Amino acid sequence: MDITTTVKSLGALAQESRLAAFRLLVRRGDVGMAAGEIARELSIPHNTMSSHLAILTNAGLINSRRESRSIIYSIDFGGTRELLSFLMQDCCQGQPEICAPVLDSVLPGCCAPNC
Amino acid sequence: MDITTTVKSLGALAQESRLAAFRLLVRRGDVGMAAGEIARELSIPHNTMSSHLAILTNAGLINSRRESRSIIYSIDFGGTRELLSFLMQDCCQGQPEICAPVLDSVLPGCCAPNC
DNA sequence: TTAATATGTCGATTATCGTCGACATATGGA
DNA sequence: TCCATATGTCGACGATAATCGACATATTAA
Repeated sequence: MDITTTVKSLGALAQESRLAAFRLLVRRGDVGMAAGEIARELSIPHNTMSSHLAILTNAGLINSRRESRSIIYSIDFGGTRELLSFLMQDCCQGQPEICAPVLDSVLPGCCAPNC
Repeated sequence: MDITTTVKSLGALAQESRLAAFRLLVRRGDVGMAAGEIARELSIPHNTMSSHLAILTNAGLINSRRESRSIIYSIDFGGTRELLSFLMQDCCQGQPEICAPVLDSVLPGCCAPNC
């Protein structure tokens, strides 16, 4: 993952409505959620939400598929993983002092294979 | 860490010059780097860099201290850790499928105490 | 085919951001 | 004190972003 992509992804998440939508989708996993449902849940006009979803998609953080009349958005595991890996590796290789505590706080609730 | 703070931190990193400065500082750790040195290294006018550093500071990602004529900026371990923890925990609790591979890619090069 | 539902696109407005010249402040040395 | 160095602040400009009404497209059912 290069700098330009990272900046784009961070920018996509650096907005309240988009961060909220992203977090909603993380919890839904592959099941996803229809565009209108997301808009209603977050109390945002459907067209505003539409442009936010486009930005998240363009940043590689979410995907979409059509299902009958609805378009279902779901998290893009690959893109999300890449962003987190980039940030974590950047910090870990520079200063383990940052990363170690993060790992500590995450590992207990996570199914990391080698722990 | 609440949503507003997270959005602010992500926004601070969602800009090429600021992300570059942040990465530079991560690698310097507590030693840090003078404002002018950062500006020179990244070929950015000192006043432009100054405002970028102010934004990163305001987001809690870096700190500063005066040393004679220079002002030395260094990474804020606490704030940086909080942001990464928030993002990782959000994803891990929602979908371990995202987090586990990230941990895998980070653990080998990192001194996580419990691994 | 007509209507209802679901979503996306366009265009205009307002707000915020990035940049940089000019000036202000702080520090240390001659 | 006077000057050079280091950094920050202010103000203005152009660029980009967020929002939302109005319209366009796609899908399904009657």
